[in-house]
Amino acid sequence: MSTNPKRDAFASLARVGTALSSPTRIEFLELLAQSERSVEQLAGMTGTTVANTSQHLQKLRQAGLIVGRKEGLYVFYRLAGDEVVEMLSAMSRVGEAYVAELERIVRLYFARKDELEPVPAKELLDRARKGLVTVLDVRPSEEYAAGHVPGAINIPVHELEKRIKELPKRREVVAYCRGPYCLMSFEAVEKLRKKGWRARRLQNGLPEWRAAGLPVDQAAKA
Amino acid sequence: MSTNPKRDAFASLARVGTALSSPTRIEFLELLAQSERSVEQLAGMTGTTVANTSQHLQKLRQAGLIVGRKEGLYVFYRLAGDEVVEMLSAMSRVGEAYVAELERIVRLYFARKDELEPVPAKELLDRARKGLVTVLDVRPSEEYAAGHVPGAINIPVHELEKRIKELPKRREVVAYCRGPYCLMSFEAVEKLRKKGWRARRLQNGLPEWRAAGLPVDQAAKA
DNA sequence: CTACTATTCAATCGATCGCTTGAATACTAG
DNA sequence: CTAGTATTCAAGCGATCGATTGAATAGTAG
Repeated sequence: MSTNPKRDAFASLARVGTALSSPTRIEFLELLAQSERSVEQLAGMTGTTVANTSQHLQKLRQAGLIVGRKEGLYVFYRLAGDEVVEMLSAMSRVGEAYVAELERIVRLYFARKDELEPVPAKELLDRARKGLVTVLDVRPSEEYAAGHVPGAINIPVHELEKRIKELPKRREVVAYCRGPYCLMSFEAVEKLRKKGWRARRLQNGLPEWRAAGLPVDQAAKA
Repeated sequence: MSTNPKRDAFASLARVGTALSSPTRIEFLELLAQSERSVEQLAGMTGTTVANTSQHLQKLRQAGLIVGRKEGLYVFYRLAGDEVVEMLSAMSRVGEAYVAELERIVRLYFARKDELEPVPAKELLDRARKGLVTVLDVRPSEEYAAGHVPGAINIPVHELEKRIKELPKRREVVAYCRGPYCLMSFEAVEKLRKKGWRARRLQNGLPEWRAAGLPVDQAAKA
């Protein structure tokens, strides 16, 4: 702690920046934005070793971005709050606007963002309330259980083909998943359209929806 | 470039995070959010060597956060866009909410934030338009010249004592400076109150004002 | 208690970071 | 052209980072 409060404040902010300086940690944050997870689960989902995962999680915790909760043998981590999602969104906006490489990746793989006519969150909320669309959550069921758009149906993307009949064909389907860099809803919309459904994507995923203050439903606890 | 677009996107975002992982670079960003500056100016203002400053600026440029413009011998850097200011604000919100140390610093040095009854930007705009307040910009004059709240008077904080007479005493004064971690407007409000003025602070500084889309005036170019 | 499991700790290694130093580059002034 | 200035480049240093490995620390189940 120096005698210069501005410097001290910037040093603290830089610690937050350091936490965001690793792709692996950003991936953990994206996952934790969906639902809380144990160290082992995160390790399995990202293909990193458990010890390494634990170290990353501790960096995130020290930076204040996540908090842990111990339950029996397991430690479940979750995001410290919605501000973290907003910060990641702000980073994405900067990146997509000014980082040539990211802009290229988005254009190549996520260009369909525009092509698939993404639905803004507020618009989806209105249309869903009026019963004009079927909202489809294509994330794994634990993530759906931890929070989803009210009235959304959960069909994980890999089960979509065999369960596609559960979706009424006359209404338009709006699919969503984890966020702007998650491909699951792109896949889902493609499959649906190929089978003759009218389908679009929600722009962004559930974490951004929640951070925007829109309503979220949760499965009752067991 | 891997075969996994999500990983690639996160790698790009991590580069942005890396750029934000140094207190010195954050300080440069705060300065560049006020007005464009040459390498030498930035070095002088922060007390770092020129070569070191140049290196930091190049990291920021590679991360897409700033852009340079060469004019004669000088290279003037500026922020790439307002999204960068929004990202820093988002980081600050996270830090102040969840980083104990930052929260402590803010409480210690900036606690007067609340005590000095900060004025929200929209409210200031309304009241200024109605002629109810005098808006005071206490930043250096180059920064004022590069952009300021319409109608604001510029008295750099170190000149305030001798020029305080320029401010009408019957109207309330609202002072602002560089941003949430800049102490100049705190100092100004204290001095004004001590001399009998009614004075408050604008919450945040000019960069945040501009990023919020509020009107900004500029001095005519020479 | 023992056996087992999830997580963390500790030591290590190569890579990168922040900074310094000194030289190279680019541009202006004369 | 030469002299001078702003900026960048390049090499070197200690410190930190990301990852691996293996052991230590909880906590559960029997």
